[in-house]
Amino acid sequence: MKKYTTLLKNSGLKATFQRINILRSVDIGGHLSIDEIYQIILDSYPHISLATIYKNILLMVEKDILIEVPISGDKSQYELNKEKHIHLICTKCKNVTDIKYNKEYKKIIDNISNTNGFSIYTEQTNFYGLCALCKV
Amino acid sequence: MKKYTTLLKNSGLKATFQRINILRSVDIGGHLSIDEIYQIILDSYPHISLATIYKNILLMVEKDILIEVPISGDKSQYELNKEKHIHLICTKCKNVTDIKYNKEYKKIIDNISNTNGFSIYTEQTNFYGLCALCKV
DNA sequence: ATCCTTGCAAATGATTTGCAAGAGT
DNA sequence: ACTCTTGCAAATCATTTGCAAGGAT
Repeated sequence: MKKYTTLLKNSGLKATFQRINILRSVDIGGHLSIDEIYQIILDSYPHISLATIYKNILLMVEKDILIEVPISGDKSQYELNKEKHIHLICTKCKNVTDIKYNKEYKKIIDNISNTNGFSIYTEQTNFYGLCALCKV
Repeated sequence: MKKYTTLLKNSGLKATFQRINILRSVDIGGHLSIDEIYQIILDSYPHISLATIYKNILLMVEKDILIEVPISGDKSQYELNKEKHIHLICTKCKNVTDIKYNKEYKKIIDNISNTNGFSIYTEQTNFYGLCALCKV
């Protein structure tokens, strides 16, 4: 997939099979833990090492290609750094859904930034609860 | 301190010296990691075991006495379950500041809950950036 | 050809567990 | 007295590291 290659090269990273596959998994999965990424890549490439996944995820988070989403009571998940959104995390089925920001939300962020002398670099909003399916 | 004792007893937990000290440390410190709590209690009670801290924090999170605040790229911190707030996390000095919710923010939460069939149990909003002191 | 990246295995670090002794009610 | 909790040490699990071989540009 050309787009992952470009993404990597733009950050000065070589486009290896392993890295492209990490990005593809995360892109398709939406939000995945390190172990989930490892299991997915194992299917198509049984030779991959877990250490390689760790090294690359750390590297790509550093390069702002990936975002770490730490989750209360669970392992961190990783997602592509696309447009900002709110996470709805179902505490029962563990599924994570994205909700796009609306204008009011953006306004609140700006507001906090201005009134506290705090320069916001990024933000993460996570709502924990039960999704529509698990509620029944 | 009587208030920690009551808090524990109300959740069916015995008010041990260790638990009361965990609560007191977190109350004073605001947001602390497991290791920070351990170090603080060691001062007044050099006999305490790290395993005891782990067991009790897990237990108190389960009982909703404490809240786990997972932090991107760092260890989780723990805080007392008081009123909800937004965290401003300085990525340089690692300091965490609380901001009280305003009405607009509450409205947004309700709104999302209603429009997505998602029952929000709790939410965590973390803004990462540079605090006023580190900005200079 | 060069430098970066991988895979392995070992090292480290964090968290959990089992159990006998001790503390809270 | 009874039961829950603690502290220790060992076990487990997660993450990182060093290094020789292989891959990307």
